[in-house]
Amino acid sequence: MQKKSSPFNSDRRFRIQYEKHLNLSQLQAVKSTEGPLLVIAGAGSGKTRTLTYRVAHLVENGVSPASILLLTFTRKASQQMLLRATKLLDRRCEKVAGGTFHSFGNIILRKYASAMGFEPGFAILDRVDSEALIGILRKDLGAVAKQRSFPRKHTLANIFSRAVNKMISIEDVVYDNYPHLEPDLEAIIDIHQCYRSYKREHHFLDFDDLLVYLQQLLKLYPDIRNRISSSYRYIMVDEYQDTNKIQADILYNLTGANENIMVVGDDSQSIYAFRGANFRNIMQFPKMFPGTRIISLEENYRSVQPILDLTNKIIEQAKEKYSKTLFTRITGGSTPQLIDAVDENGQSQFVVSKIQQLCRQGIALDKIAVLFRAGYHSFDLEIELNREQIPFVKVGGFKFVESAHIKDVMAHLRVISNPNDRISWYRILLLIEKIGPVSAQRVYESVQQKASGYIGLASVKLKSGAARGLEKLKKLFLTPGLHQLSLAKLGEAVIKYYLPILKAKYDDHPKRAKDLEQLLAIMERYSDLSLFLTDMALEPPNTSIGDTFATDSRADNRLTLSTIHSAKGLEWHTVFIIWALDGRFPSAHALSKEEDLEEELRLMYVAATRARENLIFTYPIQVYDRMLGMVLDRPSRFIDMIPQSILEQQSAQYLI
DNA sequence: TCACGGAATATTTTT
DNA sequence: TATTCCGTGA
Repeated sequence: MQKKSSPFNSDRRFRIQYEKHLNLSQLQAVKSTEGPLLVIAGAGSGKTRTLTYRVAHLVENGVSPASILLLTFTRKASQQMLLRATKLLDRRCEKVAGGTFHSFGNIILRKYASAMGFEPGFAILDRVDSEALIGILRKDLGAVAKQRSFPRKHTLANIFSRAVNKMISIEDVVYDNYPHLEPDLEAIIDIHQCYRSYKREHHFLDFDDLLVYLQQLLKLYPDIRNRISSSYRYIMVDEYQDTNKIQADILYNLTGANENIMVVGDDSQSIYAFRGANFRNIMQFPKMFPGTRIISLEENYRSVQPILDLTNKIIEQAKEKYSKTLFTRITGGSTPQLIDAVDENGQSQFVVSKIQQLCRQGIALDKIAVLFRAGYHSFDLEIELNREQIPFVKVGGFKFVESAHIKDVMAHLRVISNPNDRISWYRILLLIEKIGPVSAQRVYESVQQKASGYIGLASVKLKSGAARGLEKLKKLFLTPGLHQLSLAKLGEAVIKYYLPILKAKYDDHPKRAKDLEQLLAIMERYSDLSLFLTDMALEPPNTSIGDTFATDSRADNRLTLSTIHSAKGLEWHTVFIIWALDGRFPSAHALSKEEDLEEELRLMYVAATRARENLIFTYPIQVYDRMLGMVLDRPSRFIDMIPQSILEQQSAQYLI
């Protein structure tokens, strides 16, 4: 044990040997607990480690855990950090308040709901729900919407969300990003108004509202703001490069007079502009909090030198960045490769055979990942992996809770929880034979008039054909003591009712029925229905449909398939980046706008910096894109002209 | 009023 | 390619 004259380890109070486990910059970041602090953390520089030790240090120093707030990008991230801190120190760390901005907003808003004029029991709309609502309002507006090809609900939802997160008007969003929709601007603004008032009247909050209303609460009620800010004396924010203006504003108002706020991030890894994130946020932090101390973490502990050589080459193409030089002391490693394949399936076959080869060399499957730009890019590969019986998990893309059959079951539960939920009523009614939008509306209105909750369904009358279908739903809702059942029993009842519908609706119903069993397993962990519904909206299982919770015995040794966005913060021994084809990555849609192209570049940087030892890019050599009406045949421009000494180019056909 | 089939349309990433 | 939209026939 070295005994240096650090103010740290000479202090007997500290059990953890910070000096031994952290480098100098990391140690400084952990030590600087008072006042505003900005940590610029390059890829693989031990950012999570630093945050974890900082939490432990604060607690060990006698700070009450409940007065520490750790805001992260996903709830999983904060859970893992607190778990690690707990292992490092003790169980006090479990009491630290942690979560996403959205989940934090949820907690605070439920507490102070009355001040904002809505019920504490408000329901949260996830993306599918808001789109459904927008779809209904879009139809209501009929006359205007019918004329031309009016934007779809999905597009409308994107426009609304973008406006909120960038804190600009609908008008500006349309002018900037959807110029072709200008003729419909008035109707779009109209629908947006309806959407907003509908949500307010029915006590619905969508994801964006959780931020907006939190911001308003802090701004409009100084006494409440003071109460909240004084209860969180130390605030830490991870992934600050991916926060947007609202979030920065919330932080500003949340920080008490002591200004004990620390943010960590890397401007080169900002990849969420589509939801309003602005990588310049991170450099504006010192302006927001004058006197900010800035610490850079530049030593990379993840990748071998040849990989860093390449990733440095990638990021140096960025027009606008705040430069920092990453270095590593990890020696050895092989040169990253760029492999061309004849077509998509050739690409898949190459990846599969390379993975098999790596396995023979003793690399475990869970140390390998295949990354891609968009969820559907892996479809062909998934087929090949199944054929070769290579187990994998897929992260990102379509989610478990967003799949139609899960949403169907959830809608029944939501009606039971909140009989005023028009969106869910519509959803469950339309599942019934002979009931279309008109009958659904009639039933809904009738139930509302009875004002006796979902039980009011009993006295609803319809024409014979539709009435017969409705009988079964009536029977379900009139089960004696339905709302007193445990959540698991309630789920069982709903699923039992739903199974025949599932069988009629989908030809792949056995697979989907398994998902429902998994849903039931999740429900068993909850005792409160509305808490369950909130959690499913806010923190859904991140894995995709299908093999989500596969109870395979090899479950912990599986290959990872992931979108690059979902791979943020993770690392693997070997990383494949497929579809490194110009026109796909960067996406052809990003080519016309400088800032979009820059974001694609950062995305490529994030992908490449996930690798520890092996990094392999692949692309199909000739792909005809019907939308573009052209052939794509060049590798991604981000890695195209890099010399062989840094990126080795080969053809898959000579390697398989 | 509903269901069905053909036509049109579209990016992608997530809380 | 897949979803969503719109018109038509029952």
